[in-house]
Amino acid sequence: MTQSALIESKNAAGHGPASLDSVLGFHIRLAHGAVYRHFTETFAALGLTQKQVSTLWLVAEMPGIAQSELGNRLRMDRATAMSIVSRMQERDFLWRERCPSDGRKQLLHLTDAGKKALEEAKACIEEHERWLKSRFTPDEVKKLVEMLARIHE
Amino acid sequence: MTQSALIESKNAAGHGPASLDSVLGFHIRLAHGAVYRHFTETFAALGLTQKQVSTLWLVAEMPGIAQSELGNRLRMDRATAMSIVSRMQERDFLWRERCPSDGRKQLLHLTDAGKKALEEAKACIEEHERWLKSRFTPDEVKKLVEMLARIHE
DNA sequence: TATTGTTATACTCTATAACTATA
DNA sequence: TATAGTTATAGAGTATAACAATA
Repeated sequence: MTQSALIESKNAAGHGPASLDSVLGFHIRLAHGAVYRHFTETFAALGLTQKQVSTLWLVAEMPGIAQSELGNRLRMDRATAMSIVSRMQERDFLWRERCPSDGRKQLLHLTDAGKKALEEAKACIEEHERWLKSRFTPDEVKKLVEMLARIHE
Repeated sequence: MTQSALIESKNAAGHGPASLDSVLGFHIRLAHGAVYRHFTETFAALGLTQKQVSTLWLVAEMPGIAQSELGNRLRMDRATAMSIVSRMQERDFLWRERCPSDGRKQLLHLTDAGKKALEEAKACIEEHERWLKSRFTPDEVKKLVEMLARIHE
């Protein structure tokens, strides 16, 4: 794709993006796809997905987090969070504890196997992040993270 | 020393990602999810997905593009491109032309209905892009697009 | 009534594999 | 052999709806 195609311009009708290449959402989708594919390759041996690693990581950072709160923080609805937590439970990576003070909630904890899997995953994440960040300066990484956070927060 | 012990010491020394929040790939995934959800809401009435709109748009920009080239440009493998093109053909938004000079290729063209659907979609894209870009200055948008392109190109 | 978890269901995207036709 | 398309299949993520238990 040429640089000139990236220049903001208007279409024949005088409004709207002239070219697909000027659509910000288009680039976010393509960048996500590239990251997703590299992640999948890096994690093929471990058999974990992005969402699953994020889930293990967040539960490790916040032991006893409720399933609903996990969903909120990872931007998943209840059904999606349920699906992922159940799969991690099936593999004995985490367990659910009935909340004593609020019977509706399920508090999540990593098992020893889950902690071990997460440590292995973090090593893969490091490699994956090196690949991803290699094209940016440290300042650019900081700026990029800050701008992406403005989108999802 | 075990593998996980090595990782723990690296993290303690500050080399690995300390928290999920510092992982660039994590923010790309969340930002993509937020954009995806807003896109889906905006396009609920039209019944078109991101990939489908991208497909119609690219075929409009490059009439007679081969299905394989479409897949390359939108970062889809052959099977995925096939699936999306077939659905757009079912809805009479585009048609396939057997390439006269290379019998293996299928050249893609929009129908009148496809052109009409794309024009409606572009109006929705405009609204969607306004929502997305509203949190950035024009310079930031330019920088963000340029950085995202470095990831997917 | 509102929240949380659960189950069932459906659709899209993505990928792999195997097959056919053409170059 | 290599490329392009096709078909079948499978898994992951996303979402909605309906239901039960609890607050």
